[in-house]
Amino acid sequence: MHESYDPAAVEHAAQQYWKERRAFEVREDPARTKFYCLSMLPYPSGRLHMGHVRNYTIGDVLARFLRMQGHNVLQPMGWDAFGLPAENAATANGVPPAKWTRENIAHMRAQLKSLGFAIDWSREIATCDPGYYRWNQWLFLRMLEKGLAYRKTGVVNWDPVDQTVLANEQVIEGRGWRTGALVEKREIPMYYLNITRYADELLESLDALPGWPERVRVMQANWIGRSAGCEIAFPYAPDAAGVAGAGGVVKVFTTRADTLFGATFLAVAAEHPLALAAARSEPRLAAFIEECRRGSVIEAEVATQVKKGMATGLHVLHPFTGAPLPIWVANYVLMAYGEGAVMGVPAHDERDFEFALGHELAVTTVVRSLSDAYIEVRAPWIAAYGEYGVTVDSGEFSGLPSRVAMDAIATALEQKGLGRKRVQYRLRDWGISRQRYWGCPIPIIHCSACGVVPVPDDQLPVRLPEDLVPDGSGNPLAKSAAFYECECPRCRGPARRETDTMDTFVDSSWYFLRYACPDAANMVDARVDYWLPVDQYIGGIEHAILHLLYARFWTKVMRDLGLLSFGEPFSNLLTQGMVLNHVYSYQGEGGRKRYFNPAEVSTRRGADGSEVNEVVTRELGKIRVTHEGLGKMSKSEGNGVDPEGLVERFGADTARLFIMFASPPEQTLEWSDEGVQGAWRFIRRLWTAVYEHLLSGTPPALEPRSLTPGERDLRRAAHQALAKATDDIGRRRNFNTAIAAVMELLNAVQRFQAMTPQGRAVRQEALGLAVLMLSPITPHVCHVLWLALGHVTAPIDERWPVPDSQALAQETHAIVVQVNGKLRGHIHVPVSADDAAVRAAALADNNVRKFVADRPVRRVIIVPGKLVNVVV
RNA sequence: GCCGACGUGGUGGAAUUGGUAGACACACUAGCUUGAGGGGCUAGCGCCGCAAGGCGUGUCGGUUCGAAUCCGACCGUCGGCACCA
Repeated sequence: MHESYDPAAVEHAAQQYWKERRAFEVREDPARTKFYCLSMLPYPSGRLHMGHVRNYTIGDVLARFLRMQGHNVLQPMGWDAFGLPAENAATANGVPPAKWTRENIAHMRAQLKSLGFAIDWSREIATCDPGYYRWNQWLFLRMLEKGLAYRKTGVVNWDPVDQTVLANEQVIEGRGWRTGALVEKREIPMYYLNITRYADELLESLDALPGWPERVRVMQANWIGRSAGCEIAFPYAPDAAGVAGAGGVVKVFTTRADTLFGATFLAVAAEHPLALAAARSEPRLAAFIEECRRGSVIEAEVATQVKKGMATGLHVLHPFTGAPLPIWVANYVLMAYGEGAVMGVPAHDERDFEFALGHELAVTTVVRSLSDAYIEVRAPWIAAYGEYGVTVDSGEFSGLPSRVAMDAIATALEQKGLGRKRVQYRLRDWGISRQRYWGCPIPIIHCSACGVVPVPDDQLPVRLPEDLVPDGSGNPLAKSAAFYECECPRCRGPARRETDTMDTFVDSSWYFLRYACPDAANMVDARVDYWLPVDQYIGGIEHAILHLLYARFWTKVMRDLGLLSFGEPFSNLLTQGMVLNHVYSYQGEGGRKRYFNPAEVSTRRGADGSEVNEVVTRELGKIRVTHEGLGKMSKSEGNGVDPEGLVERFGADTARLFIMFASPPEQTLEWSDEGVQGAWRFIRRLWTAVYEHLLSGTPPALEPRSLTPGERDLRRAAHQALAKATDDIGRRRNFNTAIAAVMELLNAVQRFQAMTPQGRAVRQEALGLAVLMLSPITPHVCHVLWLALGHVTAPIDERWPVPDSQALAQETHAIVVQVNGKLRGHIHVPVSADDAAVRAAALADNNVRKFVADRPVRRVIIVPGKLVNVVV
């Protein structure tokens, strides 16, 4: 063992050891309990970022810890290799996406290996490989057969200049990112997966996932958004019948049927058939609908825009009173939700209220609060009353509690044939068609004679050509005759292949199954039954809804097709927080804002004590930059930290230790160069401690019965640290406090001076435990140190130690004494002392007597082993 | 706008079941050691106060013997919102 710590040499030695033994390649072994430890697969963007390092370090610590606890641990890795960035890079550089993607994979794989993750690389998957995506196509065809996949029109962002569909990300403030043209909505035919058929099960089985964070389950439940309510049909008034045909109705969905008598208007979406019908004879309305058609489809923008509307001049009739209600077209009504129309009840709905105020529509109160502090909603109106109460001015339904009124009105509507109780979900079916090149082709053929024809199974996979280079306008597949020209499988006539590809969320909805059997002849095989479900899934909180919901849905579909025996893919979920860094910018006069990496910024205190941040630049010399606070590490804000440089300077162990120590995994992590230094310093301190310990030679065997009090104290500290680290990693997943416990132990070892044979034996044990406890976190240096301490088995093959209860035992312990809840002293009592003895000792304490003085003691509260509170 | 989370020293964070607020680090200060480049060691370090003591977990209020923790209102920051992954 060298005197000084050389991370490059240490990491090479450890990685070589694991590689030679293929230490992390695993097989199904029914005799051992399996543990499937899965981190979300990365998009191969080119280089690892710190978010990846954090994600995979968390997974690796758990994988190594559980392996040491005797589990058969699978930790695989793969690549979410289809997607938009590859096309953008291709357009910019003229390189085919396939080449760019595969080069990125090669580089990032090497980066992952340099970090020493215990991955079974023999199971690696890339979703852009035909051997993988053919099963996307295969399952899509099965879903088509079951009616779970279907074709209908959907709305997309359309760039009128490039004649291209834009992703939401490509819409910047309502304009196309490349052309700057105002984005329009456009309806095109697309394929949808019928996820709403599973809405109830997706919602209910959230309760069967106790290993998921509460917040994720709540977010998913709200996303699915089950609401029980009532569908109400408003018959056309003669004017509407004249335009749209006699006998028609406008259907709405509401969860507040009890407010039906407060409806003063009807609002329909701009795309609603009645709006379109009315617009045919009304140019101003047509212009308004055209205006609504501009703008993006992004819901956050729709929800925050000014509520605009225009009257159609047409009316519907109230189902009970027969009163005519005006029909408005409103931009806040979504065609995709419910019936694309809502009844406007300004007195009892916030959005309707706002709309009514802006357009001078009537407000009619029909619900009163049951409480005394009842305020009637009336002019000048302040706000809508959205709570439940009791109905008023509602004809035969007046005077009923809201819930009773809902039932009564729904029943009455049903008898009239103008409504029914119904459940509505916020969740919409999953549109998977993308008008893009770098994705999995949808296996469909369009034939002028036979119509839409699925590609037969024996023609799968429909291979994506890998040599095309997109130019930014439209989908190159649609311009490639070699791809789209084909023969109709039914009539053998000339036909056109579908050129849309699948949403990349399809790729990531089942990859975790394929890791179990990467070479299976079918989509999955029996090995899935051994490894799945995933025991621990780890990934960014930003995936809390979409990816996780789609993967759950896909799993249930496969189960119902008889391919799987379980319905939930991930038993335990850990959602890691993001990695943030400081953002510094400089804005010269009239110039563009320029960002500087925090590593370039030097900070000092100005004359007034405020923070002064400066950067030395080539062109401008020393300039003052603005600290904008913390932001996600990103290219655009120039605040990224490259893991590769970090590993070169400090080694993988320092990077891993800092990331795990800086904050608990679910919280955001703030980057700190000083923190990295601290991690580096700690590893060197550990190294030196082991080195100096070994200078005195091999200690004798430990004899626990013949230790001095000081030796017993160190031994207790070591086993307490072990107990804490075991619980923190194994149960709480709080790695930062586990590391703190080992740091405390090392501090105790360094304070411990005894060089007696038993003193050295205790130190040998304490250092050994520290090294084993850290070995999942900093595996390389611990591998070398453990062997240096004289052990023959590598840490990865050691069993995680169990705290010795003898070592933990104490004769006395300290108890806190409070007077009226304020800390006034400590007492030391035997562990065996009963409450009466503890009480007596507390009251006898000098400081306690001083604060009690001559006041009578009203109560004494004793928390065994912890605290005494004297109430006077 | 809607849904979810978070807010504790100069900084990252700890306090696991309502029971000692600030573990462990970073930064800083002083001293020692000099191998003066991101070296090592020791001590101090929430705020006010000479002290006794008082105050203190975003703000205001509540429950409790006892609240960072539970409840209500408010303020601020962050994540998601269906075609970024």
